[in-house]
Amino acid sequence: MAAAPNIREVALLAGVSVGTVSNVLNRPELVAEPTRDRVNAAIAELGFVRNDSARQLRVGRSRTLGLVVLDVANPFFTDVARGVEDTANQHGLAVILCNTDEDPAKEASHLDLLAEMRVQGVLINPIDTDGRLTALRERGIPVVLFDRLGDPALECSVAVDDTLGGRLAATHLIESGHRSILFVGGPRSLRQVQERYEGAAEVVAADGSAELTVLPTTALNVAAGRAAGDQIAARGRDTLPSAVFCANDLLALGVLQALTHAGLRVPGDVAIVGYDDIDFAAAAAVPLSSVRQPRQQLGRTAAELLLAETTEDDHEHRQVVFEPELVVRESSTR
Amino acid sequence: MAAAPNIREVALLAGVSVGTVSNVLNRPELVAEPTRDRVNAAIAELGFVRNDSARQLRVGRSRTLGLVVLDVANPFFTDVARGVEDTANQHGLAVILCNTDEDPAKEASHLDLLAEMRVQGVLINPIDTDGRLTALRERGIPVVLFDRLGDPALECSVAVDDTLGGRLAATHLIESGHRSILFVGGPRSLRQVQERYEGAAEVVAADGSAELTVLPTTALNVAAGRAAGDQIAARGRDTLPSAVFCANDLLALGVLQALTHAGLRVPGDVAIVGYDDIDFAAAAAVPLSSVRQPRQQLGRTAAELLLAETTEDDHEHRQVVFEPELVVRESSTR
DNA sequence: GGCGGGCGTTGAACCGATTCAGTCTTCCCG
DNA sequence: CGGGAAGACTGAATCGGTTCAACGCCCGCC
Repeated sequence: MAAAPNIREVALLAGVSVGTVSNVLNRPELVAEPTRDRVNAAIAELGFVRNDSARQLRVGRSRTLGLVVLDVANPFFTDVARGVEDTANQHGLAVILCNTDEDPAKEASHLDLLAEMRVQGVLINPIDTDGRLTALRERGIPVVLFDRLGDPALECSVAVDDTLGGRLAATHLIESGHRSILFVGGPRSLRQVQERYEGAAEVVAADGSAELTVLPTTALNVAAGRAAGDQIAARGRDTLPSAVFCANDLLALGVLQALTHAGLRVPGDVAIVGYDDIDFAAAAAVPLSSVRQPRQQLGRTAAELLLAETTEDDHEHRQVVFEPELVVRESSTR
Repeated sequence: MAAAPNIREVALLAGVSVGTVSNVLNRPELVAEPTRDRVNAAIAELGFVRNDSARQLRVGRSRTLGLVVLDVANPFFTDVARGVEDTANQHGLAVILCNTDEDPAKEASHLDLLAEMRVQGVLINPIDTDGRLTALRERGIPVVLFDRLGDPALECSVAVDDTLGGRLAATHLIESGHRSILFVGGPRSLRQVQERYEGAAEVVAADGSAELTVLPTTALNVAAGRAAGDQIAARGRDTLPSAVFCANDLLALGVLQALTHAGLRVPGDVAIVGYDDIDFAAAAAVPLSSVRQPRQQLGRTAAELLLAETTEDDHEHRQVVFEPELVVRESSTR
């Protein structure tokens, strides 16, 4: 394997100067056609591939963008990542993916690496909002928050209205005749969980005739949902809630599974509404009603805001808030 | 936001030469302690961040690694990606994620970009095996295939023994007393699908008393599974297979849903075995039996092979084949 | 006293693409 | 026929770390 040829060797072979080769690569319209053909032939013959670090060094910025998420294994982030990638690719940018596992130390070290790489910007669902992010901004690297609103003086952000989502779910259940609703979710310290609960609580309070109770969980995964479902099933028929609203679909799937196991019918005995509308919600044995978040859209928009910030000279930070949408399926219809 | 300070300004402030600053950054043990402290203080004061492209240009290789998958939205690839990322991070490398959507043109353009970035190597589940990959190798960029074996003369590869997986599933079903087994999966052009089928067919043929039929699908997702399930349910009780073996869990979830819908009991009327053991398999309303692939392990191993190839001077390409494992759950036990 | 060796530091060359001021042609028009 | 402008191309300076040969210095040893 021969050493990678550089632009000088291409110039030599084509009988032109390096400047011309560079022009062929970057502004081909400036170069006369016969010359351009000769250069392209030389490039093909040598198998020349532009060295991006040299280009970057000269130009000052890279062609990558950092995406920092809590966990790619969560389908929610996966879909966001798809949106980001699609938009980035359209603009010739590559995406560097980082998982933080909700660990501030991992978050910090990833951000340091991204700063060294001079990424065009960072899209992040932050844990430790202020530590490194301020530093990044000071270094001139734009930051866009997603799934959480930031300070509009400092950065752009994209989120979904979780309070509205909670209201949608509760309204649907009340209109379907449910009077005792159980909210399953936690930890409450997560903004999303808290706001979804508050939205539901608001609607229930306004109605007057219904009541909302809470069953806290320690995590937002299927196992925690199963545990919650077991607790619900253990209550005995007369103290069952008539409907359960879960803080996300993973919980809802767990609850569904535990209730079915215990011989309870969904939605006959207990209705269930989840949140996120991940693909598996529709694929559950009893298809789950769920509050849909425009996940890919979230990712695309975040990426677009970032690109806007890098190109506009008089950029004003924006906050985009999407509205969730209720998708009613079998788990909440009688 | 001030322009990013460079190593020269740090040197000036600390009263040393640029060479010394570089040594503090890369081989601190060569620098006397008081000098080192002065330099570190200057770095902190200026908020200096090393410019990785300059470093890369000089050193010749980057600190990133490319991961090219068919679709991040598939939980299988997500878990592989986690494994890759964990290993890469341990070695101070960042991961650039690319989706190909099974489109050779997207694959090619991603590989071109990765080549320009001079990534340390590429991990790929290739569609178009030979086109660009040969070119990459010629440019000296190591390639590791995963979920598919390559030519051991050319590259390392990591895969799971899909024939064995098929044998495990069929053996389990036959031993549970099933005599008419239906294989659901497609397109047959996918190596994985074909081998899983062949493994099952082998066992069935050896047994003699059982029979294996095939219901082809055009894709490996939940919707295709539902369609297949509807077809099966339409057959009428006496011609039902007693067990269904699906080429992956997404199909199995779809089949499960359609059968349940049609009033058939799983596993009472029809048993189901899936493949992959994605997290949602255990969480289905009837927990799915499935053939588990060591997904994170696959990713970690692929990354390790790549690192080995970049560090060892007398590297020999290896092929690692993992053994899948059958996880029996409710969907196939009476 | 002289010599060798180790330690700490220096500073210029280097990596490879981009950019831009400048040169050389050619052609048009008065 | 001369002036001027447009078009095509050149080549050196530049980006910012890294590396390494070379240097100064001090210490210990014969």
